[in-house]
Amino acid sequence: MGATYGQFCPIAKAMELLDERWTMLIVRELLYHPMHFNELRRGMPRMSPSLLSKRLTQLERAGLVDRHATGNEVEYRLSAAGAELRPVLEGLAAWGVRWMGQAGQRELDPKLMMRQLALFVDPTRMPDRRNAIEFQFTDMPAKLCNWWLVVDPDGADVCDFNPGHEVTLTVRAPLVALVDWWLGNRGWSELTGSGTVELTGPSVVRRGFPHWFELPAFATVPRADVPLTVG
Amino acid sequence: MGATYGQFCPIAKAMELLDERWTMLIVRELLYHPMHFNELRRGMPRMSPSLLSKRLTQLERAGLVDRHATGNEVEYRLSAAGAELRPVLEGLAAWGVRWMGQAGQRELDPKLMMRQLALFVDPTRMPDRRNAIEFQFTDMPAKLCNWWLVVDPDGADVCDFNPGHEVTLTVRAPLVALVDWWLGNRGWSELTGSGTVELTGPSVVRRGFPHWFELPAFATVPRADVPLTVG
DNA sequence: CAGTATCCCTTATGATACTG
DNA sequence: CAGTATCATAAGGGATACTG
Repeated sequence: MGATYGQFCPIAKAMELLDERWTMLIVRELLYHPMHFNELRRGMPRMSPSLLSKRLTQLERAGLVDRHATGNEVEYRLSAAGAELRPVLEGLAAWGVRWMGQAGQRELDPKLMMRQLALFVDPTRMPDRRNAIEFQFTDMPAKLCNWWLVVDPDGADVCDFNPGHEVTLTVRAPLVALVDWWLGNRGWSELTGSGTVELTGPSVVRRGFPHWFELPAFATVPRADVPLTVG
Repeated sequence: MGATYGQFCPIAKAMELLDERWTMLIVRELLYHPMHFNELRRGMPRMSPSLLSKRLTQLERAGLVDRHATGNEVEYRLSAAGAELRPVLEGLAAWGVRWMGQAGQRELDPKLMMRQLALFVDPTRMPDRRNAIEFQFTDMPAKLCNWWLVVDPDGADVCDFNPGHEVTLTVRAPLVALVDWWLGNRGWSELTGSGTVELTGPSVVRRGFPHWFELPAFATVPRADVPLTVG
């Protein structure tokens, strides 16, 4: 735990636990589903492994996170206390999406975007048992342009190389547009209608794409008329 | 603003602003009502004035706080964006009171307790136009034992010396019991019934006391069966 | 009332490499 | 996969005194 505030106020007590850097993001990840160490790292690529390890120890000691070892694998889950932070995190997400404006250029990380798609894709809504979707991000440097999302009934994987499967659909767009769609800043039909997003594939598949994903709940939160300007 | 996370996730964006030490407590204070610099200091006695000044500047730049100068007085208010953090703070308070267990001995600050009483007392519910309530905290060192809450229609003041007004009611109790009542950990009738809290004054006044205050909303949140153990 | 000015010092954190 | 080990720097923050 971090430093104390010396106040009996429950907000102060809660923040003693939660206001350390990265802590809320770890909770966010584990609200998606239980995860292994390296899966958590993928969700927070800018966090060093030693710091992640330290935070997980702190959160386990505090009782927010349970560590389940099976063999030499370790799975991290939220405890009951941790899981009850969900409404707080949802409130924060709604506030953030409403007031924190457009995603800044600097936050655009294609790997994180692809990871969200993989986390929230629903295989049962897709046309085939095994689907490969190719993404071409037109606003990224060459090395970060091409990605593939491979989905089968057991889950989804992300590759930055052609996995060799037949491609069900190709999505060509600036990453910034895809992120804006994901966050709910812009609608899908607006993006395809204007040509910002180009889809290549059978028309049934093209029309189906935006419905394959469980969009985050905050996507429908109304935006502030005058969002905060990013520092 | 603190360091960035480099993620477009709205929780990450929100926490870049909000996860710095003391920030949420400042928002909490300003959710009570607009305040001057020194009034904020009273709500966060362990924060140095330079740090408070720095945080206020950050929050103003971020657009969460508005600074209103009149003459040489400065009032801090929440902006619309700041005010919309209320549900988040309420969620945090509910979570904190539910999971963070009893107030630790170290968090017991009589001055902060008296300040809460002054902030949330409702003069219209009290018997006289001017009321003085004396508090005797039996578990505090001599210097911190005796306090007076003086309430008139314009507001309430706290003294650590006898203000000279006629005393309407005397409350004699361990501070820890009063805090527990305030947080909703223990009921008032339980505390008076067991003799933990002793009231001296006319019976009408004694019975009225617990209703003079607007108890915090989180006081009614059910507690966890097994709260987290404080680090 | 509303802050500044210093000063010191711990600690937090990022980066990187390595292990079983 | 699941972490440790090491290191150096920067920043954060507490305490205190002082100003207009």
